[in-house]
Amino acid sequence: MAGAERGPRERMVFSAAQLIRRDGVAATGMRDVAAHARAPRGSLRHYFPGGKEQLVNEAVDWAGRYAAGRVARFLAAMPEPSPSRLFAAMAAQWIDEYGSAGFEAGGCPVAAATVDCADAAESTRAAAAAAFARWTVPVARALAGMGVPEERAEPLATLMISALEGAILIARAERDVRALTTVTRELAPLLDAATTPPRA
Amino acid sequence: MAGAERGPRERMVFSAAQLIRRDGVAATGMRDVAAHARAPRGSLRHYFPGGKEQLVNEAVDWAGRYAAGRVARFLAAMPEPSPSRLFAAMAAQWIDEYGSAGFEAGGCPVAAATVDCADAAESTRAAAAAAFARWTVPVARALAGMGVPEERAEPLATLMISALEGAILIARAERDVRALTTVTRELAPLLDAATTPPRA
DNA sequence: CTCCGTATATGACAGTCGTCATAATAGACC
DNA sequence: GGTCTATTATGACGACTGTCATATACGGAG
Repeated sequence: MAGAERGPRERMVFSAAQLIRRDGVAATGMRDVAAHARAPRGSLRHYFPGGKEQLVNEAVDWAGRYAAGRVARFLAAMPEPSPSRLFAAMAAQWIDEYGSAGFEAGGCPVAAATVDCADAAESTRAAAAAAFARWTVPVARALAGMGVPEERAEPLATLMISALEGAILIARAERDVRALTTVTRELAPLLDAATTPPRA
Repeated sequence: MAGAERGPRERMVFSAAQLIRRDGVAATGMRDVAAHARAPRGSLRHYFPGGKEQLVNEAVDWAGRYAAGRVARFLAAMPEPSPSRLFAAMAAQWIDEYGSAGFEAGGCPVAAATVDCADAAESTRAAAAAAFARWTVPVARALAGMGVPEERAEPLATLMISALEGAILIARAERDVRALTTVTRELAPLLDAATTPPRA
């Protein structure tokens, strides 16, 4: 999650995502977001007239697009693509970050928004659902491109993202990447076995 | 999650877990907990001198014990146990609740506590890790009892819980149990295939 | 220079939070 | 009855929060 040096508006959305994934939505104040983004506090109302809800939704949106973009980059960088290798790349992003920078940066912003506002702010819930969808589609498409039958591509993508999100959660709680490495290893045979259709 | 009619103290812990899993830790006020538990507000300080942190930790603890107890009950009620059937029972608990009572009750309290305080309150993070551990152990033991090799039992249990937690997250965001049913179906062959040791 | 829309600054507002101090009540035991 | 402890009641405190109203600076167009 490199910080692009764009305008103050984009910086605030980016900072919001970072703070949300670390502290949760409720614990992230708008003043904190402005400070973290080195943006003037007076601009908050100007760029986000919808208030905190709009800011959070845009942060979730950003996270979903970011995740989708990562999938595309993983694919492009993979000489011999396979489902298990794609999942390993997705998990490695978290394993590497936790290993090098520690666990302080937190987990997934979409997960945090879901936990914090799924039953409070309907628009944020919808944003989270959209983010998951935007993340699932490219994964499913990638699987299909690797020889996974069309009707199994999306279910398997959902399984991958579920397992990844859950493992991130456990890893954060344990302050240990064990869950992430375990899930990567245990899921691999199932994922690769799907590339050969049963009818073959 | 039936509400046992015990003393006010237990009721408050139980209510805290319920409110936390719905609104998150930060959005759950102590006044709300007392009101939800029909307990006097003045008792909060008396039973939980450690303040909100202690109350949250006990709620997380309760949730971990509850999850472990459910696993035992699932096993006892299963005529022909198998790993996939155990996972299906665990997922069905959520599918049934979402299907009958809707999504308003929220998700997993342990997940909520992890997302909300993993980087803020060290003791709560430890409580969440302990809860996950207390949940993983009986699952792993159950798998071993079904013929899963000892060294694969715990990794598979971690995979199961990861996939379940992630699917709960996605289901809440989408307000659709699709992720839960999908994960149950897709994970089944992998789980059952583990019951026969490769060396056979 | 004037004008004007974008952008920023600043402070106040009402509300809620966790915490605490204080005091009243209830019930058991001597 | 008196006494002690466990429990409950109540109100206040300071520190936040998101929101908003208002005022200032910038920077091109006329």
